Amino acid sequence: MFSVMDSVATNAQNSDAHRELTSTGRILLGMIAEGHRTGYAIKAEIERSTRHFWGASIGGIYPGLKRLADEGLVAREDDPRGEGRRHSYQLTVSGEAVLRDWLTHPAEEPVELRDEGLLKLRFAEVLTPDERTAVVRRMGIRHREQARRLRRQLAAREFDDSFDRLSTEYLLGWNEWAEEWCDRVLESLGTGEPDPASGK
Amino acid sequence: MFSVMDSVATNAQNSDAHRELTSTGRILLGMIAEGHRTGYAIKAEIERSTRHFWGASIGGIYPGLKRLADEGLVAREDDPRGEGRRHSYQLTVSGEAVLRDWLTHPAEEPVELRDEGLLKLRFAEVLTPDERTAVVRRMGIRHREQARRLRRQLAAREFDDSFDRLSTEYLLGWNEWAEEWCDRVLESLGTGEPDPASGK
DNA sequence: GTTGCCATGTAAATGGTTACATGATTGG
DNA sequence: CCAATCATGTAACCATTTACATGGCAAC
Repeated sequence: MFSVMDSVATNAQNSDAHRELTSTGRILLGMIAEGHRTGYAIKAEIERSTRHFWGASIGGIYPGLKRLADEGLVAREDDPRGEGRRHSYQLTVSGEAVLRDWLTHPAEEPVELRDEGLLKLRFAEVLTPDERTAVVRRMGIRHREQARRLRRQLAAREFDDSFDRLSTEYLLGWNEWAEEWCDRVLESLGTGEPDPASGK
Repeated sequence: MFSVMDSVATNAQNSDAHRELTSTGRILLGMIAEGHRTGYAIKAEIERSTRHFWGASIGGIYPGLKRLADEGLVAREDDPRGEGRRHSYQLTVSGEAVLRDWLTHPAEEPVELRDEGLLKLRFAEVLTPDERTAVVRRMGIRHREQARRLRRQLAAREFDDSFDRLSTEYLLGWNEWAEEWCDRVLESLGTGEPDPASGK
């Protein structure tokens, strides 16, 4: 956690600097703040933890790290492992300020679910009744499988901090809710009225 | 007036042709199948309907439409409005096949929530207890406001079809669930154990 | 006669992914 | 010694966004 002094300095700055960050930049800053020190480690952490609500690929991480270093938000240190090169990153004071700035400002970007299954559901009208049912069934199955994976992960206790765990619990809860939602829709599609909402 | 080369791509029925589509291409195909005939109308429909789970911007729609026409998946017809040019699109037989192909194949792309609030929650550990609470509170407020908007839309608007309505109902349900989830988290942050993992 | 909506498009820039390329260390 | 993993980076490509540019039509 940051000190009170940092907080005061940030308020004094009154800054919108976080708007210049790309989403990859934000994740990088957060991950470095948590203590993940190399590009490789950050990539692994993203795969373990944030992939389901925001991903980043390795080809974007190294240039992203370089950019943050050029902007003075992170400090890069050579940290060779034997003969193998390795760089260790940590936040600078201004990097901490920008991260805090982002975290404490209200979100502006609209949420985009990016759920292909939901997009298919949106267009399911063009399909036959059987195919429509299959779209919903598959959507439910995906959520069930995802929920199972997340439950396992939560049981294994592999978490850096309580908010890491909390965001995974959110993911699990959402998948469980969605699975039930799909079940309910399947019932209403199966029984009697195949077209519940339209008055056709 | 319709240049339709169906015979070639009708082969593509049992194929993976839908994988060559971009996500914008998929939405375009779906929208045209529903009867939205101009780029402008499709844009408006995306804003009204799919924006929250998959967006597309006007600068990508016209080139996308052109590309689909070049690939023979849609047929373009001149449909002038007085002196003003206008193009009307409809699916070709192969366009229908590719759309159906996509809709009936299991989803491969992983879901990415793209929820900035959730990303902030993930990194909230670096903040003070008060600021952490504020992150969750703001997240809940956003979901509440979104739910209110969607409720209004469901009450007031005409929907093209029942799956249009259904996907909006999904969105509403998710927002309601998330709002409640945030409320529960706020309670657990407020009372007793603000931070079970670190020795606060 | 001007505002606002309908309508279409292009160009530049951004941001990201995939594939390529390299090489060291660790463990079986 | 071989495979997996750790580790870093670049280059080509791609999709998408933003800004620009144009113009007709309708209504007030």
